[in-house]
Amino acid sequence: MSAPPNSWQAVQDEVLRRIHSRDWAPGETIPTEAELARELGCARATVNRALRGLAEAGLLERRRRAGTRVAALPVRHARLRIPILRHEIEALPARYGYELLSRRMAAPPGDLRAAPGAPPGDMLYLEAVHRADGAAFAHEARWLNVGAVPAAADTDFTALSANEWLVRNVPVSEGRIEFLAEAASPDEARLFGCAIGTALFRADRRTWNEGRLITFVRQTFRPGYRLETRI
Amino acid sequence: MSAPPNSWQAVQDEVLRRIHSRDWAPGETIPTEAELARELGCARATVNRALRGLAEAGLLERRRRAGTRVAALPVRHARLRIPILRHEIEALPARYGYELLSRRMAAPPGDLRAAPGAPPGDMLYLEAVHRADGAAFAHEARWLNVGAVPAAADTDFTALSANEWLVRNVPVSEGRIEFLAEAASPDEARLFGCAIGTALFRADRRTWNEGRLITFVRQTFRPGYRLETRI
DNA sequence: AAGTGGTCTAGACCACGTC
DNA sequence: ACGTGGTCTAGACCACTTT
Repeated sequence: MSAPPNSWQAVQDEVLRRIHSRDWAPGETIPTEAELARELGCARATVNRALRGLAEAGLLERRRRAGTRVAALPVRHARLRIPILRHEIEALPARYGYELLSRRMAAPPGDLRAAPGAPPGDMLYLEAVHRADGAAFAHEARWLNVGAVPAAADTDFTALSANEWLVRNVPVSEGRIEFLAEAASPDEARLFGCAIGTALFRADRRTWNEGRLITFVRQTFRPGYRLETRI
Repeated sequence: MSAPPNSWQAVQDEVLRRIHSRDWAPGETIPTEAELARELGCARATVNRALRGLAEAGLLERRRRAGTRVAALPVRHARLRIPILRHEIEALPARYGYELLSRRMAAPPGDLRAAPGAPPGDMLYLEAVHRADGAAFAHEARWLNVGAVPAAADTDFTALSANEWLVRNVPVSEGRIEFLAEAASPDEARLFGCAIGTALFRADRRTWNEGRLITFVRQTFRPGYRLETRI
């Protein structure tokens, strides 16, 4: 439980202790790296590693020349794992099932066409269900830019989900996700065996690589689904 | 756009390039730190910094003695900012409003009482609304462990939300958040001016400090709310 | 037993932003 | 201008885990 006396973690713990004890109050400037290194009897690089971590966590604010201050209102960050659905279902645990419902080239809706890096013409539309022990777990509606991912045109996605195929085959430089709640459509209600209008958890994800839109996917989860994360 | 030739970022970019180009295939073991340092003409510490970052991002898997491998199925991570609601509303932008609806000591529900680190007796129950330009933006129902946070007993929370008060005054070592969709209750429907049963986005959060439960809060957002994040 | 990553050190130079 | 954090180096020792 206790780190070696001169480790960067020990330094981090000590700094955290001083913050929590209000020894260093929010907004206050703390000693410089050199001073802390002298006081704690370690190298400056060690202090730097410790403080850098706390700055990334939002607890400290660092600026050259101005020094390091305790954040007045620490913005908490949570780290969200984005597993592929197969892994999430197998971890339940449950037997994973996948079924492709639709695959065709089509014109994407206007808001998607207006997205940065979107192609001018048609995109590949894929619709699929992910099942847990046979029951629908998540519905997936995806638009795929075959211009940016030519290999996708030769893949039928009946055996391997686009979800997993993309993770394995396409590098992604940037992504944006939105989580929201929405009422079940008639199709979704049928799929999940729930009433029309039932509140469903949804994730809209867009990913880009080098400025080109790769895919937009809307995943809708079965009633009762919860997305968990830790701070 | 281009980092100095011997920076850890340049090393990271080069490694990323080799991964994306399949020069180093998924699952494959890549050269050791020492070899890369020699090849790229920099110190091993620089390589270490670069690879450590990629390992934290889930793109590499590192183990002593076994070496470093390209992750076969990179688990994507998104970084979720958890702002206090006042900041989120002011960033809309909108005028922030806060109203305390209820404040009383009461027995928490059974599942909360059974949570690890929960106190044996009553907890402080707080119910509040956060408003954006006068309209309800989020409803908040909170249980607060006054045993772990004695100062809360002397705070009335009519001016400052518990949300913000806690961030300013109580250190938190651990937290867990669940996001889900749920149908609007009659009270929520009245508050948000929507139909009963409307799909609402909800966040259940529990925080601990040194093993003691600090607070449990359920925040329910107005219809149409979206939680955004980037990969 | 041996090789790999994990870390610490002491020193140095530099970029940046504040003074 | 100058002080602070950001980073790189060369070397060293150690922890872990696989061979």
